[in-house]
Amino acid sequence: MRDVAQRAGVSIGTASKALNDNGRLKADTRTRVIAAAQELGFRPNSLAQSLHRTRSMTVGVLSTDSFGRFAFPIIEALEERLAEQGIAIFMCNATDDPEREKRHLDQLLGKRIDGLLVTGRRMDKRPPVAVPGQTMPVIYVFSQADDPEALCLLPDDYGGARLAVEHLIGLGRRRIAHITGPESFEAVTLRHRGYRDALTTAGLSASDTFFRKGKWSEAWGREAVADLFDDAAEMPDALFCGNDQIARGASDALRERGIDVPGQVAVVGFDNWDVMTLAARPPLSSVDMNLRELGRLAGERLISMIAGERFKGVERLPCSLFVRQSSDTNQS
Amino acid sequence: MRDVAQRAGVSIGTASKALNDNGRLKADTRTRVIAAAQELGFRPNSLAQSLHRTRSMTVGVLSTDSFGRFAFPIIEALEERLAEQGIAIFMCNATDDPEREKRHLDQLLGKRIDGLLVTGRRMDKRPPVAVPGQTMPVIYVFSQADDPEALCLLPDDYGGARLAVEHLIGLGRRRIAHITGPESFEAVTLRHRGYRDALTTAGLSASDTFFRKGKWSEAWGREAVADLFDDAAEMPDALFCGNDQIARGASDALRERGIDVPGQVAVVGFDNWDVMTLAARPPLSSVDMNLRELGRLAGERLISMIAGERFKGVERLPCSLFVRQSSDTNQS
DNA sequence: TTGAAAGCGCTAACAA
DNA sequence: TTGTTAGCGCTTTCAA
Repeated sequence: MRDVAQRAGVSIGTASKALNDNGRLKADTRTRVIAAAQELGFRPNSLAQSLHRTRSMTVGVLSTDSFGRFAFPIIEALEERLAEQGIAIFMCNATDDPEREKRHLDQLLGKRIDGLLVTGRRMDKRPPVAVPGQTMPVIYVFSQADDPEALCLLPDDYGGARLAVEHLIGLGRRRIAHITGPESFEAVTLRHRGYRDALTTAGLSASDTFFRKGKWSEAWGREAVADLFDDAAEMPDALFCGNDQIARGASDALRERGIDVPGQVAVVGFDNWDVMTLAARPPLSSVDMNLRELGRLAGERLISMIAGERFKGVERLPCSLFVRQSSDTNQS
Repeated sequence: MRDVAQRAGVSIGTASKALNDNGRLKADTRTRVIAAAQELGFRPNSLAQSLHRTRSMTVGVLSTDSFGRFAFPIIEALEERLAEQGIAIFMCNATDDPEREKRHLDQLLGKRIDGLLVTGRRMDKRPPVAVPGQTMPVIYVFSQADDPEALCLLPDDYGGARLAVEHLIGLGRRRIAHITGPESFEAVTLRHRGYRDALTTAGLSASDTFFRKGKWSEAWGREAVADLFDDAAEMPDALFCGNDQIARGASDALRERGIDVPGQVAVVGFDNWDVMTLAARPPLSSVDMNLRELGRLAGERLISMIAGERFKGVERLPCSLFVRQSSDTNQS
């Protein structure tokens, strides 16, 4: 900065004004300073800037499980949104270790982050992050804090499930089964509820004979199909699966039994994970949680909160249904 | 800091010495200051600290494609290693857009990062990142720069392929086919070379009749199996696949033809991606690129380079083979 | 063993 | 319209 001022033949304060576009300056002076900065390859030290301004232009992202498959689209979109405002993100991973989480938090606070985003799939609500002073914005994404004052951003699992099941009903299916993951996940409960409500709304019975909970794996999908179809008095004509791995396993198991998908049984998964949906035969319909949207919204909210706005409570973002051959009787 | 000094009844300089454990201080004074800091919940402003010290204790991670599946383990392990030294990482994603890359780089330089890590699967060597001054350490991981002075950390694709093929040879297989991805990837070339060298070393012919290149997908794996096995004069007794998706597709296709894996045909994949290897029937053997190791090594090197050491050239980390049922005739 | 003071690179209020 | 100056919060000589 000093060098730039000297080069341009102005005071150091003037140079600062010119480069930051504030204060009243003669256009000529301004351009002269900017030229000097250019020639010298001057790059303002944002550490020094942050010492003055109230903001560091950085936020922290704390992942509680490791950076899983679900975290990436969220973080990617978040980073994109924040980068538009010149905000950089610090990434930390605590792997569910409270000790590490605390160390990371200390480090982030030392770096004077302007806000914090906490993420990480969990089965239950997590204890809120202990930020001294209460003033720094904190957002939980794809994660819920046990604190009514906290802002939590989540996909609308319930609505996503209804979307899927209503689609199957629209296809004329009446015996729709639901195969899903471990009930310790809130998502399992919510999706199950969506499934049942969609059925009852349509005047269909939602008994538990067509409901199976287990693991999030292909093997479980295959197993559940065996259970539902082999020697069954009444066979389902559609499957709504809790995730795409289950759906893929189920779809494989059906094919191997000579049951046509979607002709005899339509299948819809959840997550819209291309690795599964596109590799399956036929390609799988699936509910998309719009994780990039979620990440972008988190960025949006964080920016507003840094600017002083307050948000609280649980906000759920709608899911979308992607229809592919596994539930499309016209294309099959 | 001022508050802490006041509270402890010492000068501000003394307080600093006490908290940073340098200078000669009476033990009593030191503990008094530390106590005061504790009570006041004092947290040093690392922005201010960095203004003095030469280091900001931050590094940048620039991803050129988006944060892909391969990037997670690398970045995770990197972050873990750097966190041990109290170094935080800024994550940026440029998605192969030079414009965005430049903006991110400017931002990072403004934040006075101590080092930079560039990552992102690419087919060809990328132009080196333009860092003015040449002094900041830069490492390319899972990515290669077109600059002999750059340090590039990569998995040993060639060695990994040899490992797999030698394993198959050890099983007594003699007609080993290689199904792989698009040849525009350097990894495809290297793995192919490893495959051929392993064969010729064992005195087997490495003709192109058993070589198929295509896509990185399950569908391609199935297709290639159809091509290799249906109406073939001579059928392979083993498949070495360029990635796990191909291997999975191939394995499915074999099963559907009633060909026993591993009895008649052994299958080995590449990536050791559990989503594929464990869901396949039988579970797939696969070559692991040790990406976490790679990330950790990158952290290690970055720390050394920040301390002044210099490294250059391409460094390749060994792969490991994970044997599962698809190539284990004892377990099958 | 401690305190005083200069300064890291920058901004912003106030004077000129 | 520009220059001067007092810090932002901390570290580190140098004196005391």
